[in-house]
Amino acid sequence: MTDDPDSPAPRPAGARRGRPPSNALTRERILDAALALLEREGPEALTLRRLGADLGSNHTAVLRYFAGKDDILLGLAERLIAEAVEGFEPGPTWRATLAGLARRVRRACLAHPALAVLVASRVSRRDAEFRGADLVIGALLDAGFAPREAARHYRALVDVTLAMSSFEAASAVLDGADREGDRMAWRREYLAASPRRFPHLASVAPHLAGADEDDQFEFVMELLLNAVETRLGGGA
Amino acid sequence: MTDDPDSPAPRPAGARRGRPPSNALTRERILDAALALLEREGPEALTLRRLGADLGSNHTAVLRYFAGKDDILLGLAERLIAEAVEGFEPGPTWRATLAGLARRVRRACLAHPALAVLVASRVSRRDAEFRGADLVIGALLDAGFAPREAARHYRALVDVTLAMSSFEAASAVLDGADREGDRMAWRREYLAASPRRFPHLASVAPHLAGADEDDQFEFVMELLLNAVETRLGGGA
DNA sequence: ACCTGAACACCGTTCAAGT
DNA sequence: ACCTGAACACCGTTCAAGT
Repeated sequence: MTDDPDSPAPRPAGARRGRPPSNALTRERILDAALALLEREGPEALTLRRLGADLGSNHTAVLRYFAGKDDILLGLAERLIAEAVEGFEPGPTWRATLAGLARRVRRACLAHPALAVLVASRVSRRDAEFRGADLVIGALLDAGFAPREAARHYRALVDVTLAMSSFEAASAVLDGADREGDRMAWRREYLAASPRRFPHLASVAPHLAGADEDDQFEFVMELLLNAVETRLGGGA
Repeated sequence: MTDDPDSPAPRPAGARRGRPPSNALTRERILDAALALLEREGPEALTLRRLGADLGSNHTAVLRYFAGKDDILLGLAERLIAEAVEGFEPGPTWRATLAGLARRVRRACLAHPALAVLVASRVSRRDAEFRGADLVIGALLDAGFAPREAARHYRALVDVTLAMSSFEAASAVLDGADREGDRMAWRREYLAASPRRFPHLASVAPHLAGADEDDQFEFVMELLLNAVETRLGGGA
């Protein structure tokens, strides 16, 4: 991809042979460095100054390629959704397609939690997102929904998937950085909640610690897709 | 509540009559000011310096009452969940209870989007949260679920409700501040997506702009609670 | 054409000093 | 006991100046 023959990238005049000057900035190189920085040190490490240092440039140089820090974030958002969608093929049933895509979105968010937490609510409205939308809506139309119902279900599924994935990413980032064992603290304190004041809570507390995040996500998707299937049969 | 007779709040010695020195800092007064600041100017306006100015104090004075900015956020998080839960009474059916509480959580988040966006993933693990958990779990046990299933369903409902509410809050904040008409831009660009490349998307695009956020939330909750009800009947 | 360096107007947190 | 003020180590963005 980078050596696409009709790539418009201007080849610096000084690079006659040997490796090109490694400090040549491009949008792609800047996004690579930003992603690496996020991965290494978490969401608040992404600053223009740190980024400039990693790139071997002045911290203001990247502003020639992006309108500002926010613009970098938008570029990263498109990468995240692209990672979730690219290469995905519809499954044998509409249900497999929907569940599969939801899992891919979640996996991409958990693979880059520091990124997901920064950009999950920033829809990119670009290519990768449209491809994902087209896949989901195609599966719903395939299942038999009329356009209006397909649109409603699409938004329900996408909202729940994205919201839950970014929510999980947020606590993954917290666990890693600020909070010591947030997840464990959560379990401990729920177990310690006063049984007199919160009797229902106390009676199921041991089970709250049980299921892990993967199971919970699968469970929510199962509930949702069951409901969708029921609506399909019941003359929705 | 504030004039609880056995309140441990130290009454400043100098306050003999007339109004007490209005600059006396307390945790409550600091949280009030922080909330007002968030409401007025959005999430990034909450800085210790701005807060100090609003309180008529040096910006470092609040650090005598909170361990740091993060500690203030945690205090605000507890207020948010308290607002959602306080005064809530279980409905006539378990389903009404669950839907009602979900709506209250969402409404609190949308009433304070700048706050919700900062703290939604920071569970407070304190009183108000336990009360909410107890209500939801109580409704599920009431419905007939065994403890283990009640715990699974509780987490599914709470995760979806919180995640969607904070997700919506995030875009409400964006709409208000950074992005011009983000919601409208979304509709416009989805309508403009290439029908050749994204045929399914194009065929339902007019309907995507239709349903508003309130309807979508109700729809998701309906799907979820339908699925829960089905599990109950089907020998889950 | 591309990058640098200084400057500007901000941050959160620490800590010695005031009253 | 409570607060201030200066200092420290950071931010993002602008803009004139260099090469």
